[in-house]
Amino acid sequence: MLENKYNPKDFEDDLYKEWEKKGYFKPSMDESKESFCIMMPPPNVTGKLHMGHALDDTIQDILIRFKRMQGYNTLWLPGSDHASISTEMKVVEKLKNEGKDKKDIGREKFLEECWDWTHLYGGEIQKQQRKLGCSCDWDRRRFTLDEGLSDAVLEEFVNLYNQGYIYKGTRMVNWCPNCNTAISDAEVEYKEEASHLWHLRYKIKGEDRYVEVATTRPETMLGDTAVAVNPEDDRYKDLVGKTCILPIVNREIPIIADEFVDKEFGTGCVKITPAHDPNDYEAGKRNNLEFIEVFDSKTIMKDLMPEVEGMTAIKARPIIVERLKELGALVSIEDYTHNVGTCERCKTKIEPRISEQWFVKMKELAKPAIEVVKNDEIKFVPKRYEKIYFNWMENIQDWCISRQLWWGHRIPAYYCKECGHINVAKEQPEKCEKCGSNNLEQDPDTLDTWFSSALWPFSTLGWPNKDAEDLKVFYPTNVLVTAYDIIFFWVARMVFSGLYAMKEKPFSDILIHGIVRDSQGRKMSKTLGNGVDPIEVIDEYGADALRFSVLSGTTMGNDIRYMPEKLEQASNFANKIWNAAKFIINSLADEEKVREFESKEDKDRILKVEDKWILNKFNKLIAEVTKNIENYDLGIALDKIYNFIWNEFCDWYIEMVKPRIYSDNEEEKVIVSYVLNYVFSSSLKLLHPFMPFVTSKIYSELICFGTKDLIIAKWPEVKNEFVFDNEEEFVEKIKDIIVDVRNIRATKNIHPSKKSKLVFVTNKYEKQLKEMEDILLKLCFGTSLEIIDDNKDISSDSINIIQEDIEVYIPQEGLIDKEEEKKRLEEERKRLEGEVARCEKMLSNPGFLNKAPKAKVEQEQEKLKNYKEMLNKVLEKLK
RNA sequence: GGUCGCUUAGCUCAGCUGGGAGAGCAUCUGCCUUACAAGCAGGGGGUCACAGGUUCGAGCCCUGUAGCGACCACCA
Repeated sequence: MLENKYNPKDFEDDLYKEWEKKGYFKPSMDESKESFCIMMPPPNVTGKLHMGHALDDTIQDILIRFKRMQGYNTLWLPGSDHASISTEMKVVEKLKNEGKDKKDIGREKFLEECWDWTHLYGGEIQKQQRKLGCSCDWDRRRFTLDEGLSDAVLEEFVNLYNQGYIYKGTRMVNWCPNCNTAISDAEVEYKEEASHLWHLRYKIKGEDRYVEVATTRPETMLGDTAVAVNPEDDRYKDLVGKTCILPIVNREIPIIADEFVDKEFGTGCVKITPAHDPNDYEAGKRNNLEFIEVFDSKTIMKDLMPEVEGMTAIKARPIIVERLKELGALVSIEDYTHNVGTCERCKTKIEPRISEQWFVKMKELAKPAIEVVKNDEIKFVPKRYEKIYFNWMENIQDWCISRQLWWGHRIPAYYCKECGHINVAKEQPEKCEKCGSNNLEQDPDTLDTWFSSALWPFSTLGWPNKDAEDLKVFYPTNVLVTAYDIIFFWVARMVFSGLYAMKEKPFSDILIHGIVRDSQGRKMSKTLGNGVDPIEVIDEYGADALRFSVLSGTTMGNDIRYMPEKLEQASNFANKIWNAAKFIINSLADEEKVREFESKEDKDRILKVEDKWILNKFNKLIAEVTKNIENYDLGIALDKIYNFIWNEFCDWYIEMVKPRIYSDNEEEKVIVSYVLNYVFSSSLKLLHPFMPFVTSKIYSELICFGTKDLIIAKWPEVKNEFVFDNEEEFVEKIKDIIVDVRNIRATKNIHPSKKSKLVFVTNKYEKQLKEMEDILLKLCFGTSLEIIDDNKDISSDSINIIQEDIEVYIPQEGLIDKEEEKKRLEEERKRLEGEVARCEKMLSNPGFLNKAPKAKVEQEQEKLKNYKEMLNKVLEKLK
């Protein structure tokens, strides 16, 4: 039984438990069925569900539920990510609060702390995903640091290394002084910063001249090892080869020529600090310059200038500037805005820093990854996002994968303390493969978290065990669903990792959605405090409403604005369905007889015109919605279902069949019950992927022709026995007439209780009109219905409604103002004249007649004919 | 500097391969009609940013302009 009121809290949690208990989230593993698999992007293990997850998970759940109902062997595999940097930072913070330090407690103890933290705060998000209704197979859930996935990481690393794709090298990398580790290029966010440009001058040795340079970081001048000019720059040609004196430290540095210098910028002279700037680093290497570090990995100043030694670079800056000023080396300070790189995790300014790290050689790996998208083996939806992908892949730099962290997969490289050889193997070798020494020490660093998530589509299925059943059945997976902000971090890396390790693409489609913004269009963020907690929304409106609200009226790939009004709309809709269900259940006829009817073969003879109308419309809905979902047009699909249920089924069909339901005709009740039940329960099937809870709850109360569990019910298919285009056309006409009647009565302020006789004039639809007598009486506020084939004897004291092939007269017996009625007809005349003119204009255009498709021309001719007929009738009335 | 997106009703947004502008909310009018007042019925409201072009026909295709937004690159 359904409660009187719709209250999602009453049943959502229980329904979810039931689904899970019955094992409906698990793949059937039925070999005769095609498989369909989605890998859930693993959220941070200690993370909380935010609106972005809610959107991402909802989309995936819709696709999975849709395919499950279509009979596919469906797997949606969930899991979580160890999130090395952010977890490590939180644990470090926790230790700090306890007065402890990671180095003091040591690696082993620290990792214990991390696991404790993970177990304490982990798993929360899974509970939240359950509340949202995610139908993923929890028994297959994976964690990027679990045994299997760690094995996959080692396998991949060793393979890449052995084939020369991974190397260790000294490079300038992005260094986060706060996280105290190297990070990859993708993890650097550039932000505009208002700062200054300091103009300095260095005296040329042995001359009374200076070179002027500009810098945004004056403190780095202590580490300058050259000044560079463009070789083509005539102004400075004579300086090249000379040296100048670096102030403060009084070091003699060369003036060199290098192509990278832009003659137009500033003075055309650049100070070169090879240890602290990527461009200068390259220039330094090209020109064999010295690399002098000004400060260390935590930006603590070294001993180049005693007064600032031990300070942070930023504190040292004013002191150095002051000194330069004293020495006459400061020319000017100019306001200047420039972009500074910050750490994507902690927002600290990153420092370019020379250090020894592990890299993945990318150029060659990227090639096939570009190819599979170019040749459409992998499709981006919407397609425009492939440009972002190409742009990145085609300009890819080697990927720095080592992190100076402990929480993560430790790099499987073992250094021989005797001969220095690097042994790379999945397990620590007994002895050095080169010299045989057993004095080996493992690299202390761990791998970038994204290295393990890049393997997600196959590591979760059992790889590197190539015989794992899941791997055989589900790889390659079908669709990857994610927001556009993660294309580089994850999507791109999964593609080349999959192609490398599996020799096959990881998925066929990449479905990219936007991000959820707040009601003012701002990005939701912790610092702004404008985030919306999906769980609070679910508590207030239910999971179905939340799911509806993030998809209704949206386009895939565009950002979505969080609108609380949509939640109202959604819960009103759920309530509407609820009430419709109550009505249908209360009016159901004997179940056996309804079942009997379902198997009848001459339904065409028995069904009434309005039944055929809704059945035909529903057939079309099935076809459209199915296609929309297959094309990932989820917003369109949802809105079509919404409109059908509310505006066609509830507002029209239910109203139309009430006379039959309230009659004593048992046979009619059975027919109506059948149609109500078939159309409504099948509509619930279409809606189920979007709003799984309320649809399931209601569905099981209806007469079910298959399972009572909607989640595994068969997806509706178009039924040929329900194709009734003519009936649909007719009923649409009747609906127009009814709207006209209501409109006229509303404008004339006629109370619903005031009813009148109805006279229909037609020589085409007598039979159908007769069939709809009760409906017409009810919806047109009639006392009696007369159907005649000519309008000669109609009293002039009537409201006239003129439709194609049908006229309606509503005698008003002195109740209406004749002048007003005339005015109304005049307006109708104007409208029709406009229509006729429009058609005629079109049809008198030779270009249109010659070049437009025939069907279009015929369509317009038909319209013109009808409008003319209607217009003539109106003109007749106005005589 | 490069790339991409957006600009449609008061607000938030849909609008499929070009063929008579749509929804939700808001607003106005009338209804407690036995599923639903979280509702029913009816109405008002738009030079589809601007300027050109292609076409018989443009919200949709092309070019350009403006405003907003995002991403990539980065010159001290």
